Amino acid sequence: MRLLVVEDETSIANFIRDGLEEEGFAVDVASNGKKGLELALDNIKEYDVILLDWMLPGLNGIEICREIRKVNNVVPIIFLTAKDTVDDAIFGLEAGANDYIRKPFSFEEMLARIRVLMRTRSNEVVLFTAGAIEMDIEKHTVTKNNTVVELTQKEFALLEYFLRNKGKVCRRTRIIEKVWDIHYDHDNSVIDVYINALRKKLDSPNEPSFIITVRGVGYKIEADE
Amino acid sequence: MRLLVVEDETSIANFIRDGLEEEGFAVDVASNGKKGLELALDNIKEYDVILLDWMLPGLNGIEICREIRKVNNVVPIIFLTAKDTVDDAIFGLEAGANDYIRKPFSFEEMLARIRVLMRTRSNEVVLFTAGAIEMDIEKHTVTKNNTVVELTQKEFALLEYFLRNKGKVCRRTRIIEKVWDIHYDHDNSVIDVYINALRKKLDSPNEPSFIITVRGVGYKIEADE
DNA sequence: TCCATTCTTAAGCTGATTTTAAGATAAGTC
DNA sequence: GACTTATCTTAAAATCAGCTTAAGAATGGA
Repeated sequence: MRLLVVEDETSIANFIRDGLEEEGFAVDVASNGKKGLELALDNIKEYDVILLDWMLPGLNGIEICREIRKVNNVVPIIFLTAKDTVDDAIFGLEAGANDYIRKPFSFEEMLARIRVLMRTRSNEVVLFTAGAIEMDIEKHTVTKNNTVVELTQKEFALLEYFLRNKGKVCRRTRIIEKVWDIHYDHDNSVIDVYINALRKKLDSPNEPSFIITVRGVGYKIEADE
Repeated sequence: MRLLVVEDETSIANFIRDGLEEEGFAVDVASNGKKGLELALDNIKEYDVILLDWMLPGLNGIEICREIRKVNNVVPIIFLTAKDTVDDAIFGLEAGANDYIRKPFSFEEMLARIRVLMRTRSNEVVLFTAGAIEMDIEKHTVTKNNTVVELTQKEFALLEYFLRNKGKVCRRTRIIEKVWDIHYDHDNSVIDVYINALRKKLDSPNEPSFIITVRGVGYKIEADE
């Protein structure tokens, strides 16, 4: 189990690292936002949990969180916030964080929260399918009838969102929140363009699209029988 | 989505219930530990999230949590704790809770946390039924005798409103408010058109309509026996 | 820096949905 | 039964959501 801690105050960072190492975790520490993001992006597959300080010199926590979520939206992210900044915390959760801890926090509390998130993670699916289409999260590839189809980042993210929600309608507002990270915005016409791209790349000619339009609501992929 | 709130302070309980109902959740409230546990155990499959006050007359929150976890360890449980009782909170997490919220909390914060937990769960279906008609909210489909019936957005919204209020009379003014979001308007003849459309699509020939006209008031769907 | 790729914005187009409107029908009242 | 009023039904008009392109902006390598 490997954790990344992004925290500029050395004393806190050390306190966390020592404690977690005693508990048997491998811990990387980044002392500013830039380094933190670099570490996170370079080793995104390695980390089981990321602890992010909210107030950081340079890049702040929320920006880092957003950047990480663009690339990977499963690794659990926990915010460390100064107390009484509840609004910030909500902001953090909306930015894709899974939890937050208010400072000052007890080590025990933090550990408990880390364990809760690891629990939910361990049954992570890494292979999604829909008909002839297959997505491998770890390899970051998509195939159709076992032939690789090249997708851009956004195309991949959108398709991943659909596959994770196979059988359910994906509402436009949710899509724009989850895939584009845009909140409280009513113009979501970008989605159309990407739907179009996915269909062009993945549909079979003379057949209905594998992405079903649910007018006025969003889109969905039919669950297999 | 159905939530159970176990909270003895009526003002807090009402605040939570009203807010969550506005967000479209169904909410059950228990005002003491014993009732709370009964409700939880009797309807364990029904609840999508359980909110548990820590300090309760009779059974306290942690005992309830343990009992619930003996029977079911997926339903997300959130503790409500008085502030500065961090140790208790850890205790709660160890007893099987998934999260805790410190009082006083903002409604937004609570909502955000509830949503985070629902995200990780969301494998159960939300179904509304009336006779042979079935509505699946997540799939956004309506079936009659297991055959899919295509509905437009407004038709769907109207039917959803009826099904959510099965057995109760739905007044025209309420309908226009809830489904069309039109307030203080006295022309609500659009409803007629949509009632007609729903009947055409969902009624069986030579049988009374499943939408009953209550002249001068509105419409209703009969509750199943 | 320049080039190539990807992402976003914008706009016209199309077909479906929603609303309006108006005559027909049914229910309730005197 | 005649009158009034609410609801039903239909069809046409208005609006809107989604599709498709293309072009400009941003990003990331060479």
